[in-house]
Amino acid sequence: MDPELVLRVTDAARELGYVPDPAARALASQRSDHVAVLIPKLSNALFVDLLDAAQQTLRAAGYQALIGVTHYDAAQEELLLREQLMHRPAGVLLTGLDSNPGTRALIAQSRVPCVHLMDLPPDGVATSQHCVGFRQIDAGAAITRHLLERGRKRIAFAGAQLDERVLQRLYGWRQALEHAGCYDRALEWLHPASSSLALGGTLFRQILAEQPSVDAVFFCNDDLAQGALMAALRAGISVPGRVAVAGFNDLTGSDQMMPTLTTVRTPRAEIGRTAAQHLLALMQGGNPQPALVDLGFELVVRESS
Amino acid sequence: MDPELVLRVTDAARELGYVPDPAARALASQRSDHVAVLIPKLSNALFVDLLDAAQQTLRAAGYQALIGVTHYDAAQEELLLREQLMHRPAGVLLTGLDSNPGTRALIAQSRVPCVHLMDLPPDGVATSQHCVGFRQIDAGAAITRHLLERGRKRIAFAGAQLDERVLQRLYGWRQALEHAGCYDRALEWLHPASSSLALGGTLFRQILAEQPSVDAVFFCNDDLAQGALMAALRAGISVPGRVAVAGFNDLTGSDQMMPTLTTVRTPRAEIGRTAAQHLLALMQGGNPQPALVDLGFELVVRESS
DNA sequence: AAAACGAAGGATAGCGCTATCCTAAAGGTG
DNA sequence: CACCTTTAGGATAGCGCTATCCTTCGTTTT
Repeated sequence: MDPELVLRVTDAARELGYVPDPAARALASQRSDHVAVLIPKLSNALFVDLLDAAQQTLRAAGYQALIGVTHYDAAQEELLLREQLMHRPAGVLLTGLDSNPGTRALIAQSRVPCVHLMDLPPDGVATSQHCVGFRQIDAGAAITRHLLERGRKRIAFAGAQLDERVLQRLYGWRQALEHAGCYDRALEWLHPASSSLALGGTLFRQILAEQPSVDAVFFCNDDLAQGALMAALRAGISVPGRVAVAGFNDLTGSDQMMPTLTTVRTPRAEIGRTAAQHLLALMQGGNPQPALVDLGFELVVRESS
Repeated sequence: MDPELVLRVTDAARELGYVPDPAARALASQRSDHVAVLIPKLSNALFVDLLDAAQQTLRAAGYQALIGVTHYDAAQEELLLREQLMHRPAGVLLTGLDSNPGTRALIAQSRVPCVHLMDLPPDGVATSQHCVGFRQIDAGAAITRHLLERGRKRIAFAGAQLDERVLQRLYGWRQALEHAGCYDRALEWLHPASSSLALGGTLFRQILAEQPSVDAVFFCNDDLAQGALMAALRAGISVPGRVAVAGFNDLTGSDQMMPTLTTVRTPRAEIGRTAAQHLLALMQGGNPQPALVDLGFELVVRESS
């Protein structure tokens, strides 16, 4: 192309105030500048951080994020994806990789590039999926080992929501306890409701009441753990004197609690950003390697353990 | 139209798996099923609740929300709006009504229906804008009066971010204090940084150190107030004994604090939903009245005052 | 020097709808 | 009963791009 000609056209375009019409472009080229981003909940800061980072990265590259909220419902996820695919998005960002067969089929049929967020498939499982996240099971095991190293023997696991990621953390906890010979089924406290500070407090009181031997509780996320710390304060239960408390995600406020909360810092903003970059590469026809990006996690030891 | 013919066509469409192409529709009709939703931050639960409710309502009506994050920056807001208008959205949802002239001009020129969220223009100011929210100034005054009624005389105002809504709350506080003859410039603590628990703690310590006569602090939002409560616990300052604390918004966790936090519950989900419904009516060519919808607020008195 | 090749730029046929125009039939009126 | 009015349904011209094809011209090869 003649660079001088290019310049003349560009100038004329600016002068006339020309802006390309995305609709016409989408119609003619059969693809749009939209990227579907499906997350389970908007009420969980974790996913909002993911969305925020992804959205920002995509926008910088000229793409528009279309949010879809699945409410942890596979059927809803499939329906949302179907609706979004109608818009012929250039790519899809999907939270988790436990999608049901319908969702998987939709993505395969549509041939739209897709990157999964947060989770990685178990070691040794071959997959062609692109994933950016970390090993929830390892993180669960790591924080449990930390509690064991602090001399705790009766470490309870308190989980809510029970999505695949929470279960992976549960398996990590179980694995670490079994390895130390401390596993006891009675230490598992699972609740199907959504996480909240209030539920954390309730679970905490319940665990200590029914299993007085418990000397540590690993909550599957910081919301629950923060609620437990507040409940402990209110009930005059010493943390970590009487019982240690650990959370997960290192959400806002966990470093402000009394005592400050031991937790696992998860690189969610980085996951959102990296996944978006990965998707951008895929959308440009590349095949970024590795397909599985492990961004790891960081144990944050504070006063509560 | 012949209802039997309609049925035959509908059936055939389903059988063939026909789905209309939004891009073609947008190209031909010069309008899309997109709605631009501009909010200042995704890291503030307030705006996420707004977005969540609006998004859900719009989706139910067949519209897709396009998020834009302005980061409290008027220039960024204008740029985002310009980009979004390129997509010929069917409507726009805008947080606040303090838009700069450029933004206002863009909306006027594009003739796209727009509803403003959260704020209402001051009483007596004529406007053709559609707004769904409540009077921040009244809410600020209401909680200040509550503290006065509790016998507090030296009530400080601690604000961060300092966007228009925070300033309105400040004016409300000022108004109530002046009316009671308790206003003192030294009670105003404004900080331009974003709100966070940590900043709340810092401001709290600073206020008590520099103005020991202060017997109550009204924080411009619950993030700051929660941080203050944690700082008080840590420093062994009795709340409300030594000093009362009040927040704003009634965010998650405020009812779990120690002591529980007195605050103002703002109907943000309802605002998001109502504004979306209002916009839907506008997009269908209607002119819903009243143009200004005041959804009010609720004083939530808890232990901290 | 002729043939073969490659690149650059111009012309144009859709992409899948909506809006509009037109015809034909139905309904109402003096 | 002929007239005008109303309405339903069919035909078609774009909407503003992209992709493709085709021409033309410059470059390399035999």
